[in-house]
Amino acid sequence: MENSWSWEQKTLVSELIQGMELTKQLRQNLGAKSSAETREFLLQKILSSYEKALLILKWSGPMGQRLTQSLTQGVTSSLPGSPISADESPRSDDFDRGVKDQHEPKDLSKKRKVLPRWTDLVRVNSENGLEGPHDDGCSWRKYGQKDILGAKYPRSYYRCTFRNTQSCLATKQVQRSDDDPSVFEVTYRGKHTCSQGSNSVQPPPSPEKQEQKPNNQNYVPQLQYVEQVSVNSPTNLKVNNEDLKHKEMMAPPFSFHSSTYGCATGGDNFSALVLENETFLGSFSQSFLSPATPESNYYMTSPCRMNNLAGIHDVQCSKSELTEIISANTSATNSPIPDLDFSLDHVQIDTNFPFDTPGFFP
DNA sequence: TTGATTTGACCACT
DNA sequence: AGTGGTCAAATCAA
Repeated sequence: MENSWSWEQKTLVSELIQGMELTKQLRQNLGAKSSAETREFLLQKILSSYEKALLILKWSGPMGQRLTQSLTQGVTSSLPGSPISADESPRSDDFDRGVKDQHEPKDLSKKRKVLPRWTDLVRVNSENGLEGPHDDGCSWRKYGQKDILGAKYPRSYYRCTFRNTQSCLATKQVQRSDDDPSVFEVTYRGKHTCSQGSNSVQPPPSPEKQEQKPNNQNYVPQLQYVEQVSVNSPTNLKVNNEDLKHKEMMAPPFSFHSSTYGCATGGDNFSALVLENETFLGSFSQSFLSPATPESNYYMTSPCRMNNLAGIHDVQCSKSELTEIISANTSATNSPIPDLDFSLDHVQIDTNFPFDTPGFFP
């Protein structure tokens, strides 16, 4: 936790405050001649805010509180699916295993690696033969390929070329999407420790090689989050909401300026997700979206947030790594990432409310 | 010749 | 027992 409040706490407070503000608005509307739709809209937003706050409370709990448990119980009933379970890649259980492995190292000679598994998942759209701006800054060597049950396409396994020379244990898996063969799902595992982790530039592979060596731009060394990147979109940070709709439903649609809501390191713009489905955003706070740019529908979130969404607490969230992520993700295009500044300054805080009371937060 | 890829087999995990 | 992840020998390519 940095400063006095963690990201979760700040977000939780903002959600509660927002709920309060919306309630005030609703009260005013009740006295005025507002339409039933307006009231219903406000009511929906209030419920959404409190629902998100409850989710945060759950996610902010002890490590043992698995996201999957949260997702299948109580307040999440209206949010089907999970950013974790909705995807076939290992995540929270991997994380648990990784933590366990860290504390209980087993036979290192065994095939199943004992390195912590911080799973990242990046989807790269390589349509039109574009070489995905998928520079993760490290050279990869393929060490295996496997047909996966229920998947049309085999999964390829890569490890860092410098695995032996620099003991870089980073690995990644690449699998072509069943739904959209032009989309590759890249799951990163482990942390890059090689010196070239963020510097090397690989020559663009042939389109066919793209599957085997998805190239460039998505260096996500250890943070676990689910992200979908379309290389061809105006911004490479565009989210194909079709595939993520279930996941996104679980992702509280917060957007904020990272200086206010960034992860523990703060100060950097971490990543941006661009949603195409406006209806999805409709239920979100207007505080998070600029009404002046309805077609944009940008919202930003922090990988740390995604960490939590993926059932992982911000265990490893160094500033340098996050900076790398952002620089990698934003270097392909000069697409401006709207600065959706959302801060507590925008809302009134009842100074009497003991947010900082010990025990208020779990 | 050297490094990368392929692929069958082994092993861990559930 | 089924599945996924990794190993390592064989093969390929520069």
